[in-house]
Amino acid sequence: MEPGPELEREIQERWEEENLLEKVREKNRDGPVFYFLDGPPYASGSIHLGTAWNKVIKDAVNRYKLMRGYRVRLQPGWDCHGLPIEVKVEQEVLSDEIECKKDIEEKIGVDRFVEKCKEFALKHVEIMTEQFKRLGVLMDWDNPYMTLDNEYIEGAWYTLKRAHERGLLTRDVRIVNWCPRCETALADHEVEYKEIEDPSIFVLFPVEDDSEAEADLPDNAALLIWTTTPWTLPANLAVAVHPEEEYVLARAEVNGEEWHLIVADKLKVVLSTVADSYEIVDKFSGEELEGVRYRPALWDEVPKLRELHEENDRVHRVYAAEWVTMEEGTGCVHVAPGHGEEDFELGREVGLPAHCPVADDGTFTEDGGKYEGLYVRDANEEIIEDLRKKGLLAHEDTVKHRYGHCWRCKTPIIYRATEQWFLKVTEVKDEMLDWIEKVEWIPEWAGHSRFRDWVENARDWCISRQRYWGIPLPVWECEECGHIEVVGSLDELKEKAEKLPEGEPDLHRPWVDKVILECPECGGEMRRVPDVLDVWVDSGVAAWASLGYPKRRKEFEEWFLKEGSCDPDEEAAGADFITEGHDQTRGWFYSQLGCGVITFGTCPYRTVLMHGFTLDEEGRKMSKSLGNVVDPMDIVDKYGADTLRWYVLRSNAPWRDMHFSWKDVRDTHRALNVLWNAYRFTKMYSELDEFDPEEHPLEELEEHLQPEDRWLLSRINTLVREVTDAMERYHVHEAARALYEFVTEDLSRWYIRLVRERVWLERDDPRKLAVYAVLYYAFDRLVRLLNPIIPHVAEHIYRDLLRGEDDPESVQLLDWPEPEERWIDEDLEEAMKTVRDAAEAALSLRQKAGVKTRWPLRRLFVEVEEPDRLEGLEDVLARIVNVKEVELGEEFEEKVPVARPRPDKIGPEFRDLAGRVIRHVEEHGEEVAREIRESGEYRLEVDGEEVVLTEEHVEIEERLPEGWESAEFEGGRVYLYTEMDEELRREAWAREVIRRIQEMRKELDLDLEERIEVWVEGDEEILKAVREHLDEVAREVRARELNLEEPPEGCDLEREWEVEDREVVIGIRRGS
RNA sequence: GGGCCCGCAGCUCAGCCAGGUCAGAGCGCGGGGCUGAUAACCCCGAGGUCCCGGGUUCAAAUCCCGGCGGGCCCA
Repeated sequence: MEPGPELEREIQERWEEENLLEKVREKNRDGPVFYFLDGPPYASGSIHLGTAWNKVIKDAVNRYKLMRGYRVRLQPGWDCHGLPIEVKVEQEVLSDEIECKKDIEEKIGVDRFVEKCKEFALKHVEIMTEQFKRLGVLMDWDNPYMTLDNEYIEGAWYTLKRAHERGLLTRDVRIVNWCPRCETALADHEVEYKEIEDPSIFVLFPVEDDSEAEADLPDNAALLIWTTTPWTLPANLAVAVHPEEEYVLARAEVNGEEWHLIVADKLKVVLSTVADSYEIVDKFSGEELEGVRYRPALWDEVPKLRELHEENDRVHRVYAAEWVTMEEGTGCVHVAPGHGEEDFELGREVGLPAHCPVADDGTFTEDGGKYEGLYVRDANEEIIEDLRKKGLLAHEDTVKHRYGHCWRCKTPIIYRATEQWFLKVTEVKDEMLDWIEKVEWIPEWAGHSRFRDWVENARDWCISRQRYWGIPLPVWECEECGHIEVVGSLDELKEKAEKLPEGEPDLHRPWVDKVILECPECGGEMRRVPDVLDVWVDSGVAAWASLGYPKRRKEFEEWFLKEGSCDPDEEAAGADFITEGHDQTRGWFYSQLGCGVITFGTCPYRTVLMHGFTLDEEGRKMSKSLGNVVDPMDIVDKYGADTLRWYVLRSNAPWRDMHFSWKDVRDTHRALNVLWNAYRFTKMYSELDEFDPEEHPLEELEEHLQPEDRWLLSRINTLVREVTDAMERYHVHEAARALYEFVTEDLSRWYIRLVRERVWLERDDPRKLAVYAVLYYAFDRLVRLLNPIIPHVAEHIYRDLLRGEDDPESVQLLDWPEPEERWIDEDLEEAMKTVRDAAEAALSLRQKAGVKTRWPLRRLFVEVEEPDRLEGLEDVLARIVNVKEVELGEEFEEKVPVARPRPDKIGPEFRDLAGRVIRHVEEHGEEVAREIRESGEYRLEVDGEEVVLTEEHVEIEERLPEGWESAEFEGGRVYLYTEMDEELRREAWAREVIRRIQEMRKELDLDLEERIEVWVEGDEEILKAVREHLDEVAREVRARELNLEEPPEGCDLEREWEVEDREVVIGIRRGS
């Protein structure tokens, strides 16, 4: 067994069988509430890497809170309604039968269509549930909240009713984003901007009459306008100019005709685009142009324009508007009140109709004249051609710009005046902004910068959709008097209904459409407004609808209002914790806040962790077209869910976009194996020795604890502190990283490396028992800390190694550990850090000197500032570096001072003798230095003359004595004596022989404790060494007999070895 | 045009908020070693104008200003 899919499946089956969820609930039944609210994934596909990351973060937090004793709400959620599913059903399920929206009502029937949508959603809930379970996510999968449940729908209805009561629900004609394929309005947050190419044309509107304007214009004057949507020209009703800007009148030849063009002074460069040459003949302010009447360019093609022109004197005039920009275009802006927000507002001010000759499906109506029946974007070409023929097309080009598209079907949207229902977000905006400050955002800028910016710019929220699969708008309207009733629940509906349709109530269409109410005002029949709600209302009400509110009051009190412990006027109520990707800034974070403020006057969440996107290694979006999509299930199948979990949690801070890397996944899996090996090491030896942690508690063995034992005890407790702190701040990545470091660096690469020799001691040696006790203690803490991150492996280790008879079945049922302060020894941790650095430096010296680690060396000196700090750790160094003796000190005193001549001083002073003096000093450097140090001078005789050298003639360096090497490390310097004497060499030979016998044992796959007989024959030196260390060799290789002679016939394995150019033959026979 | 995030080794990132140890880790690459928990591990080496330019300061990857580049969101 090893960490991976197989192990995980087995563990997951146990969780199911033993009903872990129920036990977890039972344990925390009386704990404080922690209302985790699952942002409902959309039930239309399978999970992708981002969804997996999202759920893993949630699961880590929940598992942590559970271990801390909280009563965590573990309800998963599913977003089941809306256009995305309708589109999928249209395109995948019923593609043969549906070509356009009309077919749904006329050919399929709304009931069947809705049924298919429901089936589709439920099927995907099932698929995705299995995938989440496979990730080890601990949630109440059998009792999710689904936006399609009646009770849930009632939650949304309740909100609409509250909005109505507060005057925040309104019906209005406005310009909305309209998807001509889905034939419905879209909210701003359902519009995606993508770059596309569109025509860019300059068009002449000939001036007809200037009598109402101050400006005096010649007969052939024309307004020059610019547009990228030629299809809106059949709806042109006005031209806007900026009142304070200056406009010029330019005589120019366009298409071979002379015109006097009107454009803004700042934008007159366009004249050189539309005309070969021009001459400015007059100037006006925008204000002076106001009132000019013109003929729209499509005068002949669109009779409706002529009709409007004649019956309404306000139509086709120039108006002043502050929003006219001098950034692009001509400064004369084509205004179509039926197709643009600003156009619409201007039209409303000056009395123009919101004329819109475009039908729901994006084709021109009868009012579109010769373009009737053409799809708007297809009409562009024909319109341009018509303009060209008439000589009114001044210039034609194309432009690349960002344009809105339907978030689901990717069709370019159009702006269109329609009657829709709105939530008046603008009226509660200030309240929403206040709440942003009271919520805890992780990272901070997620709320206070990014989200604030979005809310500040929010417009009223268009919530009506002209579709089928969604929460029906709970608005009934009297056919007689127009009275409006908003229904807040099924009970209220039953109460008010004249007659309910047959069958079990299903609040979806078409059942609900058949409910007719009696008008309380006039007694007339009231029918439901046929729209459904924007799906973002669905998820926006999750914090109470998922609790069954308003139907079920108790849950609401308990979770949402915290049984009175939360003052919803002062602090946010509702969910204690939510976490979603940054795309939800304008999505769920927003819709929840809006709905919460409208319904309860509170923000329905308290802490938000905003996470990033999963991108590929190059930082590009994962997309099918790029072929760089990574399926989380592939990772799970290959390396297991724990690998995926640990990887996503440690790879980067959650709020940053993740650049996915298979390499790092493999790396994480390796770390998991290291953990596994550490556990197996512990298990293997402690079981071999029948160690029972209950029999040998740490306390009893305290006096036998070695420095490394105390160090690990300190480290594990420090780790508890660090991980707890990180989890409390929801910085899950810090926890995951700290654990990773501990497992690989501290536990495996240092502690176990150090205690390996000790586990070969005699069975009852307390120093050995101490190792086991420490490892059990550490694992006991470690598995709890690991449980939120890698629950499967943590569980396995717990059950297999740690769990006693009376202990709970699962690590999830244990309490989160508290740091045991008495074990924490920061000085020791610091000291060990220095020791590790020193060891590293010493090992590197060995390598430079070409002395294998296996060969023992005599002495190591560690020079550090406060050697006392390291007292007691000499032995650790001795074992790791393999030296007989370790000394600590502030200074290595065996350094030898060596004098080196300074020719610049000696030369001038001793002249002819200088050469010989210098040579003498070079040759007798040590002696010279010693004398100068001791007596201040050094005397020598050259050519019979006495020469006196003092400090100034030489430079004194410290040189290492023969055989010593040194290296610096962080915090000090190590000195290693690298010469081997005969005794050491014989020991080294013995080690070499041991090592080879061990390799042969391994090859024979012998049992750890199995005894053998050994024969060694060959090089004299080696045999001598073995003879000298006979007992040790025999013990280490578990030899009953060790014979220094030719291996006899019938050995199980015989091999000739070459050890540093010396030959040796080794034979092994298994003992019985 | 506005808001936010990011920009450090071939790759993925840490350090930046609370300036001051040589600018760090892992992976990858080249070389060497260790090994009865090891499909592990250890050591060494190569590899960086910390995006650019100003400023503040005794001292800037870190703080401030201005650019450039990438991403997300909005207009």
